[in-house]
Amino acid sequence: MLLRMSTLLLKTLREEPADAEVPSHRLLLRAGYVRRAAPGGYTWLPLGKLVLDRVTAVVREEMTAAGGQEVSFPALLPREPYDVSGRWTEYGDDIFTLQDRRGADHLLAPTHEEMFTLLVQDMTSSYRDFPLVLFQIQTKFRDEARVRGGLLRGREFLMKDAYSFDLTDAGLAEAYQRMREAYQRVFERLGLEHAIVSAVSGAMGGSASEEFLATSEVGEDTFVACPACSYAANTEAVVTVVAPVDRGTTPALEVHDTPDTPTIASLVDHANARRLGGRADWTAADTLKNVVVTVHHPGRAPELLAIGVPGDREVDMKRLNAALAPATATLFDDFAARPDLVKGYIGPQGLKVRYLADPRVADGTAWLTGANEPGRHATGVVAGRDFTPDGTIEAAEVRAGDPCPRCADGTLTIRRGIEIGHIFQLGRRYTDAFRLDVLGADGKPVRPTMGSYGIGLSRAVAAIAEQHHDERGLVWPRAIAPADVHIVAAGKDGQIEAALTLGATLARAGLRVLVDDRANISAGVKFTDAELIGIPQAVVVGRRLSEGYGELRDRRTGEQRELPLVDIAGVITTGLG
RNA sequence: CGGGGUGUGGCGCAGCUUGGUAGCGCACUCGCUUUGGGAGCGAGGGGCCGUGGGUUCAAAUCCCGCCACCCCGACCA
Repeated sequence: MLLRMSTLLLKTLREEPADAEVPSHRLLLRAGYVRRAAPGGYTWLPLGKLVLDRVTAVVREEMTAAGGQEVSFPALLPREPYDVSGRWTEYGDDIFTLQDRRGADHLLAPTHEEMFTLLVQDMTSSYRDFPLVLFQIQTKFRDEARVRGGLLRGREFLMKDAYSFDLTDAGLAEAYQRMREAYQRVFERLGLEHAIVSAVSGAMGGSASEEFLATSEVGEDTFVACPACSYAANTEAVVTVVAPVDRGTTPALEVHDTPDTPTIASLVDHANARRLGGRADWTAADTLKNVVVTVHHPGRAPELLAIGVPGDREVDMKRLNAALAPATATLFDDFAARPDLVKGYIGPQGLKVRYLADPRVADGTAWLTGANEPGRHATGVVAGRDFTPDGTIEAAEVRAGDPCPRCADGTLTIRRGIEIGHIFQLGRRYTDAFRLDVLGADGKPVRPTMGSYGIGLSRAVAAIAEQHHDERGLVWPRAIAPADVHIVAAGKDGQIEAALTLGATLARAGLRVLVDDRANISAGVKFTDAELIGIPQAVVVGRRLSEGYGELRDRRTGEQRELPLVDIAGVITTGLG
């Protein structure tokens, strides 16, 4: 492959695009890989398309190697299958829907579980047809509430989705594991540093669920990792480690006047100033904060719920919602309607609503908390003695420094990542919905169980750009760079011709070559463009051309050395740099 | 959906407060010079100032609605 910049549809931008905030978005625009074409939609320019195709090729290879067979479904689908699965209404505003000329409802598929299930139902009838892994690489559509970061979150994006069909749970576990390993190889080859975090499977059901997060400070997902062991998890999935309770000294419950202490901070100050309960070392962690939320159960009346967490922690709405799924919660604020709930002074003792407590509120622990009367709090409120929660809930925020749930001595760090892959064991949700049965070896029907495995390909390109750039521009890993080598003709007589000749030689040797053969462009411009575009290696054909020498530059290290042009093909193909 | 910000040639911006018929840098075209780190000089082309309405003799500028984009949050995954 030989690309000539003199004819390539490429325009690098000298200035930062004003609308682009995250590095990948800025650089992909500036270096001429993509252009914004629609809200949440991007055009892939020639260089960008090459990169996207490289990423796609890696994924396709690994999926095929893992036993997957590639198919391709329409993106424009009728409503019926999504009615059967219930997702037409479940997805709600997040899917693009439209009607054809007869008024029949259609959608632009946000993902294709239904169609894969129907295909398998259509084409299989015997246990002999299993196990089966199918995948496709296709544009998905989602009417995102908020697009973000260019390619990071769009309304139209390229995704690889794969589905495994097995007859047994053991088979599903095996398929899942094989796919997990394939994903690790994919992201390894793409040069993406990532964490595999356990996720909550949420309303979709299913047991195992893991997300592959490319570490990046612009990522939308927060996860925790333990430096001491391999533990990594979504904050939603973190299980609180509870210190053993010392049951020796249980204080008596005392009610105190605590005027004007509606917040934890004001309460702690007051408690220390008045030596409540005979101590002056109160901290926020000694208080029990009780937050009232309205829980919205699908198809049922809303329910009031109080959540108890240590006062030094906020309720994390994401963790709360994950714990309540499929129900969702919103903060309750209509205290006028419930005089029994005294805002700022709520305590779990004698509460009239369902009460779920943080695991730290274990039996035998004593708390400073509200007395359910305006301006009054109570000390020595002991769990299991003065109140008994209706259960525990993982809703308190997770903080850096919290103990690791897996290993004894680690403390958690909080990091951010871009979700580039998600694998989970779907189970029989869709095979049940479509009553997909095949004949088993014993002549009885068997219902297959499914796994679902996705990779955001366009998002992966952005993630790679996030992880591989410097202040001068992109620095692509060789495996997915748009070319192997960028030949820069510095500009003087004969240099362009020499650069093209060298390019032809390298292309014949199997290298993918980009030649900057633009005339009347100063060398400085070509050098900065080359650095912006970020091809791993550059060859400068310039002032030592008459001696037969060129200059080999490594984009990543900045290293450069002069060597005879005739040797360059050998040096590059042997993979230096 | 809530909060904040921004919409002026391809890109980055000024002009708006105090209404008077649109400007700068880059990019683009032509000519000459230049040619190893974003070249110089000269001559050009390109904009219903996001959009709809209103006020006014006159609107990029003032008023109202809408739309889009960016950031934060909610949502999604």
